[in-house]
Amino acid sequence: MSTVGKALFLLEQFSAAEPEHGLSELARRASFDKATTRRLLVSLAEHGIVEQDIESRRYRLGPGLSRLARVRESHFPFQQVCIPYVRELAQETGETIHLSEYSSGSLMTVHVELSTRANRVNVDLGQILPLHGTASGIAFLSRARADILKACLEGPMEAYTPFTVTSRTQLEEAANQARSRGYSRSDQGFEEGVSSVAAPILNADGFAIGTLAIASPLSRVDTDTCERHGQMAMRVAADISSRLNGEPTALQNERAS
Amino acid sequence: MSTVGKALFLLEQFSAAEPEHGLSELARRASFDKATTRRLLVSLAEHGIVEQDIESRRYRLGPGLSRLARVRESHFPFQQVCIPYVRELAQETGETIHLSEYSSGSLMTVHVELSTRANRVNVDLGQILPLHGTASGIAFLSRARADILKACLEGPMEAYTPFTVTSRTQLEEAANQARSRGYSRSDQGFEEGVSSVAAPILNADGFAIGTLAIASPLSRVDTDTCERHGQMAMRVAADISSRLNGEPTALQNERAS
DNA sequence: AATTAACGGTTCACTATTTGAACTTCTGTT
DNA sequence: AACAGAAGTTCAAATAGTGAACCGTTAATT
Repeated sequence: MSTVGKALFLLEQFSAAEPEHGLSELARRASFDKATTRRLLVSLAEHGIVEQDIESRRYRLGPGLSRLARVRESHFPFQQVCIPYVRELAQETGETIHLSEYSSGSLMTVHVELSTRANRVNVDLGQILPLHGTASGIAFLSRARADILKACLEGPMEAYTPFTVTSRTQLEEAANQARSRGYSRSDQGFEEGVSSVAAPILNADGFAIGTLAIASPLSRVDTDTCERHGQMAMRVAADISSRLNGEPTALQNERAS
Repeated sequence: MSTVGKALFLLEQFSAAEPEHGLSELARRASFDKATTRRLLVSLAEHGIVEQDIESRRYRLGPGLSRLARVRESHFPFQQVCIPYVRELAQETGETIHLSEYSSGSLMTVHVELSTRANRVNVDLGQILPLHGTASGIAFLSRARADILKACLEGPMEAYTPFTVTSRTQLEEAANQARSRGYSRSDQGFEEGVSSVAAPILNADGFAIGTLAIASPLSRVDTDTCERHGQMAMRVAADISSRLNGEPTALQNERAS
């Protein structure tokens, strides 16, 4: 692993659930030497990527990240555009909604609106979703660039549950189905007891760049709900795509692959 | 410079004005070898910190940053809390407002609301503000931890304009004045023709963690406007501090140093 | 009050990663 | 078709990274 990779791996140890870590703890988690860990943290801190609490001496993510994220958003306002739609969909459905963005081989959850119901699906912000094992992944593949699709179909497919799609033909089939009806569905492919539908968010060229997913406890869904949620996800994802690509308004703007 | 430092230096080449760069261009800008630059970019891309446009092959900041920034904000909602107040202040004053957060020795601009007037001050998102040379810096120092203040007073003070405060006594004096009246003022200390007032945003322990500043063209300010703006910045910064520190509502919650 | 354990942080000989000149495509321009 | 500049690759040389052992503090435990 490169030194930079190690530094970034350290960053990934911070999550909404565990936003602060001590030096030794972090070193243990990452299996790096304490001296190494510290040197990396110091470098990161010099650029505001992490910061150290002056009194507890624990480390946390720094303001430089907010700054960089804003630079990105000002150029490519993915979240800015998506979040209001995500909220609206959360309201309408009462279910957990999550928004993902494609990044180096998988989908990264960049926003979550949790259902307010007691029995709900929890999705972690920052969760990495495999392309083959989630409704989001399949929705993405249904409109992915040929090279990404190929790489995924030819790559290994880990089984997260007994229900995970792990064969190339099954996955192709699922992606084709999602492409023709406009949304994907996956029951318990990644987590048992969870049923999800998802629709792809498209770039101006018609390829997927992210997904919008509705995740419900399996106990709450039937064929009807599922179809209804699928339609809703599709409609909202299409609205988002339009907004992102210069408002040619409403419906999917291209049928081109 | 450490390898990690180099990678992060590359990230800093991206700005709202220049959000994408080609490999050679980036290597030239940073004065790194092309091979080095590429290896660093590949490492960054593996973690979604940058991404490469598939067709133009240019690099830009990646979704991993949005994710990490959100993790930070979910733990420490600095921007989330501040931005509405910043907007409101921008409306009320009609001037450019900027929000900064302290990070490793200086202030980092994390949000900007530009004045809508034709003659306005432009502040770049991500701009690094020196503690000794800006209204924000002085406001920060007025409530800074003793060690930070000491380091600043004893460190070198670059003169950005003929008006920059560069002596220890002048700076101490400016910080004391800001402390007693609640806001700082600096005319042309960083950029000629710009007059700013700023107030510190405090942590629960009463120390500054950031600042809120109003920047106006010198031609538009007089003693009255300045005092009025100063009071406004102070009031809003105090409101923000209260919100951040668990709503003991209104006014500065501590007089303790 | 003394003892222990765990923490953050530092050092320096050893070693593995990083570096960069030179190379090969590839792409768009004259 | 020749050229210019871009992206990306290679490998010997050199630099930057590593980690065991260290110190000083703090916070439990006896």
